[in-house]
Amino acid sequence: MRVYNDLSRTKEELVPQKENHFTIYVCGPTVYDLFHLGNARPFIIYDTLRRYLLYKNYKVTYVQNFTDIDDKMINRAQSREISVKELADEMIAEYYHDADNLNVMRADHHPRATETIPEIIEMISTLEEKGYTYNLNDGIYYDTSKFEDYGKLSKRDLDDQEAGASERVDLLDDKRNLSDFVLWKFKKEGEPAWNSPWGEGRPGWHIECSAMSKKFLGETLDIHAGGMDLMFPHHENEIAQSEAANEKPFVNYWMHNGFINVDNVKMAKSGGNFFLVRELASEYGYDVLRFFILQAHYRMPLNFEEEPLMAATHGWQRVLRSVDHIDFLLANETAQIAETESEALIDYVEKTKQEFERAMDDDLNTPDAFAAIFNLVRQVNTLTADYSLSNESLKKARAYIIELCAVLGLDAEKRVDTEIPQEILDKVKLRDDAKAERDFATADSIRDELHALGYKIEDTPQGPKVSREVEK
RNA sequence: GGCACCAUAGCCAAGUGGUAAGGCCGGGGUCUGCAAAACCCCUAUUCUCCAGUUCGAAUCUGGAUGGUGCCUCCA
Repeated sequence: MRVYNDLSRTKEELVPQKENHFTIYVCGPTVYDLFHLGNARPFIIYDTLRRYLLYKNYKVTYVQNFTDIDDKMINRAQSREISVKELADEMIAEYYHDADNLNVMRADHHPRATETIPEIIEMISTLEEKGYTYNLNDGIYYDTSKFEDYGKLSKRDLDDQEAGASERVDLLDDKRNLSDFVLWKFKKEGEPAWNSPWGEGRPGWHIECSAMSKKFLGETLDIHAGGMDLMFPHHENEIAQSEAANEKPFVNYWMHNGFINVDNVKMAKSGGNFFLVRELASEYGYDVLRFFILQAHYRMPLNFEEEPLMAATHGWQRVLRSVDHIDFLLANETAQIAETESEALIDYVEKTKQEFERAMDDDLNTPDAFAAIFNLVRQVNTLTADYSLSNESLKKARAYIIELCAVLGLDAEKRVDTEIPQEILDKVKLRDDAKAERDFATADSIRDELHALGYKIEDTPQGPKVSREVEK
């Protein structure tokens, strides 16, 4: 598998340090509010990467943190008149609600910043001993000029930045360099604080990821991922901290996903142009949101719009219907199996698998992976329209559609309701009898009646097929 | 000012040297008592524009135009 590594700005062969075992760290949410669709993109993308590596029989140790202490947390907690801890507990539960429904697997570890304070302090101490820090009135700072490779990820040159930003030198405050950042913030009145060698305070944003990733995954990670906006300064600073402290490469592969835009502008809480996953899910459903996100390549910008979401809704239904159709065929015996076509389908399944893997191997090309699945779906539909296929071939096609969708985190087996109530079946029978007597007026009125109850009847060569109307 | 990124049909979106995947919408048809679903056909001689390299470019090079992101919290 090849993956675009932002460190080299090229696609590279993805090779783990340990045989068959990947360590992945993904920057998680700051838990002060429900997350929006833009936040959801990395959760879904890297969950898909994880699922694909598992599919390829790798072991994966996956860590995604919760940032549960920062200015936004403190401000929100104060305005809601609850503690920061209470806010975090509540929002973490809400995170799981949405993430679980998006079928994002839980990480092996979901560390919280506030539960990693000793490790954070230890790392800052190490940096202090090695001379990378200095003190200001409000906290302990990292001196980025001491770290030779600073800017290697985001390809920024410190001097150019400062020269160009001359109009904004006020941002420098008392810092030695514009890019210096705080490791430990001294306590202000009314803020949560922890004891440390430098007095009461709380960790800066960047240090928590360095400490948490080291705690659970060691000093060198295989993959570290997050949104594009984290590349600078967040990830650059993590590199500076971790490599200065550990004297080892921090990350082998850096992956960053593009944004979800609204009217071509980045969706962001601060921009006010955001759509919460919770709200969108009630309209479109979680599966459709996941499908929508994976239908674009993860590094490309993805515009959030009504029409493409409807396209995603209908596209996903197409897959579900095909599986449903196979189930219907399997449940109804047919004579005269078409052997040639059955074998053709089995061959096509193999071909699909290869195309799917080729797409995924190429930097997680999920749009192409969907194309492979859709081609198989059409093949199933085409062949079954004209021929009776063997159960073996149908089962194989079914199994692969479901397996490949599952790699993408989509459950193609999900049914609103597989059990059709007897009273509904009775009405279907009545309609069928009416049809047999060519009493179409009665038949149609029963069909309307069932429709009103949320059931749909489709006449097929194998008899009437009843199902629940597809819901959102 | 610096550093990145993007530009493909009505919409969304793959494709990074060999003659434009896939999904949605729309039109026509097959099937059906009628539907529904499904299938078939049609829907970009062309990839923002202009030069160049090449037997050959959406794909490489140079330039232009338009748009975005990061440099401050940010997925």
